[in-house]
Amino acid sequence: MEFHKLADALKALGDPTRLKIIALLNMRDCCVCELVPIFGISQPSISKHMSRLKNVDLVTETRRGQWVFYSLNRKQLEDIGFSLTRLPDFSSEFDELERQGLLVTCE
Amino acid sequence: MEFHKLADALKALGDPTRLKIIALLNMRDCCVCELVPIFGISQPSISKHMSRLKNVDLVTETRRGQWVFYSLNRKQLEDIGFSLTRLPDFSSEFDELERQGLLVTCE
DNA sequence: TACTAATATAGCCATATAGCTATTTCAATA
DNA sequence: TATTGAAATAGCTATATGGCTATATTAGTA
Repeated sequence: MEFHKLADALKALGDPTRLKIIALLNMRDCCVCELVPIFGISQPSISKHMSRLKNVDLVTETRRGQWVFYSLNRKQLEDIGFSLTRLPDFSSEFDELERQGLLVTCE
Repeated sequence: MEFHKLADALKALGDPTRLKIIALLNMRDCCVCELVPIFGISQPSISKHMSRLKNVDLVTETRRGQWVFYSLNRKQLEDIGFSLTRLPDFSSEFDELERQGLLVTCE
């Protein structure tokens, strides 16, 4: 996954409410009106959280009748975990440091 | 990993500067004064980022002479990735919803 | 068509955060 | 001991964020 996408996705996951939403969606699709009583926060707050999760492709939405059901995008969650085990190669940064004589070498 | 620890760790990773620091430490231990020219931000800013990473056990520090070298805690990074594949079971929340007659069931 | 219910959007407020400069702490050394 | 250099801490500012209420939008139904 592209570096900045990964950072954005991790930031989206790094909020207790959103992380718990992800854990709940891992068990069962949910609509906003179910999440409201679970978290005890307002409906617009839940909507905003869903919007952030949607923006980083962690959830998808499907309208069913008057409800919008959100589903976990397991592929994306896996990709995030995988990306953490395959971090980008920034060795050029150290080459640059060396060229500038800024590499610190102890003894 | 405990749920709130996981959220805190993800939040720490969800910043482009800190995520890149983690990627750099994955290649080689670094001291603060090496990171300063790489990012082009002030020394105290780098120190603060290291402090946040230390607080969630993603890095450890070792003083070598006048420098403090930071190392990636690979175990913790792996634990985070693994935790994303083993999210906590919140089924009791759905049981509670059902008791309150708030579960939404479409057809 | 009018009404109801679910969700999204707009906009406000308090807090958190990521940057900065100035200063302090701490280890190495002249 | 005095000095130097690396890193940490304190405190400031601007921006982002997570909550809220009010309102708009959209789908289903009387």
